[in-house]
Amino acid sequence: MRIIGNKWTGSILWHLKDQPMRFNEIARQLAGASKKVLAERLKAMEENKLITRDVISSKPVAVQYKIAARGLNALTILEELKNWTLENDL
Amino acid sequence: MRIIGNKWTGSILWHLKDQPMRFNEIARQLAGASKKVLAERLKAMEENKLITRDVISSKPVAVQYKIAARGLNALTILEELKNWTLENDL
DNA sequence: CTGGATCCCGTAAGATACTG
DNA sequence: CAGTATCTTACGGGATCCAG
Repeated sequence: MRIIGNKWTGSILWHLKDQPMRFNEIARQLAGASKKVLAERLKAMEENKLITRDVISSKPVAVQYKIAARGLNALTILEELKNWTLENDL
Repeated sequence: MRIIGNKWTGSILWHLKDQPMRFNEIARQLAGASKKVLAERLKAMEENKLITRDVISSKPVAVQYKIAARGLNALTILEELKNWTLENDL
């Protein structure tokens, strides 16, 4: 729960699942999450090796976030959790 | 996460998995959790239908907590989560 | 014995503004 | 563009005392 139980973590993984994305790109998808929270989560997720962070250009700064192997199977677990809630309550 | 992401919820399910237990019996197993927290969790878990609560005697009051169907498959998910953490980190 | 009532605290998370 | 800084709020959880 320390690793995947935080708010937005699942959504971030979901958006990164098919293609890598840049910071503001993710921010746009996650309307409702402030940049502060997003930066916080991304940092933690990188530390937990759920995603990787690559600076792909400076001037202007561009950073790319990509889902990692651990992030992919974490997502699998989260999907089961989602299915469970759908089957049971709301 | 609202339903199974709380602290102790998993442990409680684990202890109830094989046999029903009484309040203080659970309390003894969960050294570290105060009675307030335990009561809080049990109540929430009953509302979420993860467990059932039965008063089996008055004078002295005795209450039995039993795992419910939803609790059992929730436990399945939690085990997968645990396996995932074991495979990945610590 | 099974809880309920309070009080306290740490941390997640939101809002907003600012920066290299 | 990709964050940082600062402030504030909400809530889970712990400790302790009380009650039917």
